[in-house]
Amino acid sequence: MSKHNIRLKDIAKELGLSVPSVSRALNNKPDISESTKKKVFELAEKLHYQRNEFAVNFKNQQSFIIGVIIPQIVHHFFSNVINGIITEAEKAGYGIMLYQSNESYQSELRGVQTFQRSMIDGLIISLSDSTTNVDHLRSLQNHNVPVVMIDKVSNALETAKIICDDFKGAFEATEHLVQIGKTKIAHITGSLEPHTTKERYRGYKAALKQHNLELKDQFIKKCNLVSQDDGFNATLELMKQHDKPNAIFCATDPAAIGAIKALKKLNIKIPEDVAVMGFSDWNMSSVIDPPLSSVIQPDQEMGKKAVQLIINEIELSKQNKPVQYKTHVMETSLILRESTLGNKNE
Amino acid sequence: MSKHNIRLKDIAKELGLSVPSVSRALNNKPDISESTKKKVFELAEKLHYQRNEFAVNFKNQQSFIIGVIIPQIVHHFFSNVINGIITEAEKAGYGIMLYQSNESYQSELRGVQTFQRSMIDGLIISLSDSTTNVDHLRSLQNHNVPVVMIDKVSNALETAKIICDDFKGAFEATEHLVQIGKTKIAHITGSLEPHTTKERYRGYKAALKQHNLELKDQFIKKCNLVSQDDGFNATLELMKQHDKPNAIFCATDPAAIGAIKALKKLNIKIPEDVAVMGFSDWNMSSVIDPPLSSVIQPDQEMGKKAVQLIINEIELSKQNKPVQYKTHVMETSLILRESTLGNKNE
DNA sequence: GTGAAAGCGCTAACAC
DNA sequence: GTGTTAGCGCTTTCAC
Repeated sequence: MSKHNIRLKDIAKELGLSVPSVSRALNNKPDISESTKKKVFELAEKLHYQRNEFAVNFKNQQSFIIGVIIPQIVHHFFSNVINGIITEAEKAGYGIMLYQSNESYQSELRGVQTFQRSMIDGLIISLSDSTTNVDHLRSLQNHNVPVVMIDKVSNALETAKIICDDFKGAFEATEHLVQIGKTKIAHITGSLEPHTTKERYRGYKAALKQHNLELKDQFIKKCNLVSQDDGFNATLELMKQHDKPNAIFCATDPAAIGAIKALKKLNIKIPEDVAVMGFSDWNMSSVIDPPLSSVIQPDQEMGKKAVQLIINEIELSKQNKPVQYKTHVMETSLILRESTLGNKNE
Repeated sequence: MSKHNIRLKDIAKELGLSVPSVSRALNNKPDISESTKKKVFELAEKLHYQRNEFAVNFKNQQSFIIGVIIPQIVHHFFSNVINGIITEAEKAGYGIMLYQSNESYQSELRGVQTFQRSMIDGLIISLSDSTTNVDHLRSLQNHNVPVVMIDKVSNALETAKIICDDFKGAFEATEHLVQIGKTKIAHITGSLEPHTTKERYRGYKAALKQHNLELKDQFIKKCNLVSQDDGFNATLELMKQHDKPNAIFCATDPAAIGAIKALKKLNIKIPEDVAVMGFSDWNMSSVIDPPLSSVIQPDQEMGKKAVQLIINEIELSKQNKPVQYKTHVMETSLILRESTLGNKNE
């Protein structure tokens, strides 16, 4: 109910001290006597003194806030990235401001502007699919706000980048399909705009080549969002063809789930007739019947790494030291379930 | 690369004006001539002037940041709530700081402290299951930071509250099971600690009573987390009994998915032998086979409403006007799928 | 319409 | 060890 928050001045007046002395005491500075320190602490406690962080932030020109822009929160991969970011940031005493671009460049731009207003110390961003211009990020950098890109990155800007090895993940996924005896492997992919989808496509092609399998145009289905509906429709088309695949590697889990639904509708056995492989391991993937094999991305670890990098840059920037930008590639791993292995209990 | 951000002083010096005049011009104050206003705007533009928000926030003692604490981001309901919060906050020019408690009171406490450091203008919180003491929130209120509670609320604190009508949702869900001809309806519930679970249990009981169905102890399964595993095990136990239910209403969707998996393992037909109903409509619920009937909560709307309420309180608080705390109850609705309706195509 | 002066709360630099 | 002075960048009040 204390309408008026108490200030150092109030404590100083009550104890007959000067304001700086009270400040020194509360900040545990060396040049202050133990006795006054004790007095100050006790009174501060009693009055429920709370530092006015507006003043401190203003003085230091630092907010201890990291901005985070991602395309969609309601997305298994990104919620986990955010999870990792928050966990790691808290350890270092930083807070997280969150914004979602909804895959819109305009929205991403507004996010950056909102953040500038809040004077974030650094930005972690996963670009929207529609972002081609990165001037908004360059502007942040010019104002000494470090930027770290994660997952969906751009080469148009020099920053630290964190990606996972989409190429290798896709390669291994495709190779797994070969190893279970599949030779006619289709791929459902996206618009190839984001770097990630393109890399998965590259990995798929490389694995086919490695195992001397022909790359057939009619086995490649490009769709827009790589959503469940896209996967469903693409699979129906694939199975309508004369030359049918006996395995489908999908660039996303939702598409793979659509594929499974389509195959079930057509009464095609999974994985005996057609095996299905996804990418990203959404939590719904273990729920579908049959459970979906997929490629696990180190989502939380990517978030944590991003925080470590950005805090490092913030520190260096404060000291006017130069920063070296690296691209960090994180390893994926396969999670194998019944959509490729079959049910061993039956 | 302008190491040194430019200030009003710089513009003033260059134009031979005083600092306050430049300030007036940039803020479109009335008592400034059009000609100087124009000159100032042009130079500001040219120099890429950006207001130092640290100074402004300090002066106004306002951050335009709303803190949000929720138990878990990686949770369909909460990601959607956050989605609504961010969307609505952006409209009003507010940013969102996010923290997750992981259902831990200690963690929730740290979140509040982190937020105090960042001088949030208001807090939207969904309490952790383990929170019984609300002094940390009361402390915020005492420092003039409005608090709005959402979904998981406490009566120990006077604030605006947003909940959805869990009682009615559960009532209607249970009634739907009656309407499809089920008379022996089991309920899988939680520790009854959070208000929400308790209300769902109440709704279940009320619907049974309304339809003159007996409430049997052996049809009530209490579990800890109401997770998929919990639902799976509880269902196995239910179906092991002599007196078996022919419908199961689960307090959460994950539990319902566990229930479906258990029933399928036992080769029990859904919904002919046992119908299954969930609560919350997770995105995986439409993916499972058979697709799960559930209760839809207006998650995004709840988030938006929370932002409207908190901003209103922030405004009133600035003007030292009193706030009236209300509890807003939002309506749920049923989404009916094959786990209760059966497959009409077969 | 414009400038001079003051102050938001805190801390660093300088005296003594 | 402690007090005095000054300043972070901006806006508001009061002169003229």
